[in-house]
Amino acid sequence: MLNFFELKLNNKDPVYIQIASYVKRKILLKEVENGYKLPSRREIAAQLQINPNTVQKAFKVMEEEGFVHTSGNQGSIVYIDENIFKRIEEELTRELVREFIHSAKDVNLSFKKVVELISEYWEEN
Amino acid sequence: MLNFFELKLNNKDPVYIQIASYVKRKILLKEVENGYKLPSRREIAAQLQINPNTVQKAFKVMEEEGFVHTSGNQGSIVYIDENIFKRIEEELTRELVREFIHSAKDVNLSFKKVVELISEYWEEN
DNA sequence: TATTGTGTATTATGGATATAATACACGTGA
DNA sequence: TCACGTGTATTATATCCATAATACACAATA
Repeated sequence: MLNFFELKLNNKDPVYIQIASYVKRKILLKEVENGYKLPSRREIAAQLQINPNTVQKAFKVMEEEGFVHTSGNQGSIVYIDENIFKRIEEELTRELVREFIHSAKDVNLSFKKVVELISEYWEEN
Repeated sequence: MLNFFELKLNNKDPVYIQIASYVKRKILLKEVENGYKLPSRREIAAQLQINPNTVQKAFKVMEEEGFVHTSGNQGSIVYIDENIFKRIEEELTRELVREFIHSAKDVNLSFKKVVELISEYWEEN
């Protein structure tokens, strides 16, 4: 299930990117499956209290990335096959970890120190 | 020592932020210490092949964050005291780890899985 | 049939970022 | 002295992001 009320927007990344990422997370968590019918652009905009044009931009990138299909004015449908799922998984887990490792090494954190820090902060919030 | 040639700019974050972050990393690594004289705005701009105005913007935030002091046209000096060092350390390590944990939890990664992934990718590059 | 909601498109405005081209006052050094 | 590099400031342009206000064709539905 998608519930855009639970999506807390940050002021760092473009909003349309955050929307696409949210849907990807839900796909990875299998809370959204193949054939899922997405709310309309205007509905999502109302829930997030943003402009419909921004939502439309999110749909544009999701269509370009292949996991959302739209035809006519019949709304948009989530499409997932094995390749797309793996690509999303790659982006949301392996890529995330790799970028973190890169940043950690930038400030000379050792593997040991990193695991210590993660252990220390994992439970808080 | 600062060597802006080694700073590879990404196209995600604002350039002036990346410059300030680079100097902070060098401070944290103790490669730059209190009293270090920074290259001129124009010199850094030439090395990074960017506009001097962008470098000036980086100096503005570094001065506002308190670890760079400038007087007249005598160039800029790095200033570090205990508080500033701790603030930089907080930002570049703890904050980094906390944000990573937040993202990992967003996609339901367990502590165990995270440590596994980091172990798997730590050595590569 | 007529209204409503849909996806889509266009135009305009504003802020943030980055570049470009200057300009000016000030110290230093040849 | 005087040219040079310095920090600083200003104006203009361009792109990206987000908003605002419309407009239009189409499908479903009351």
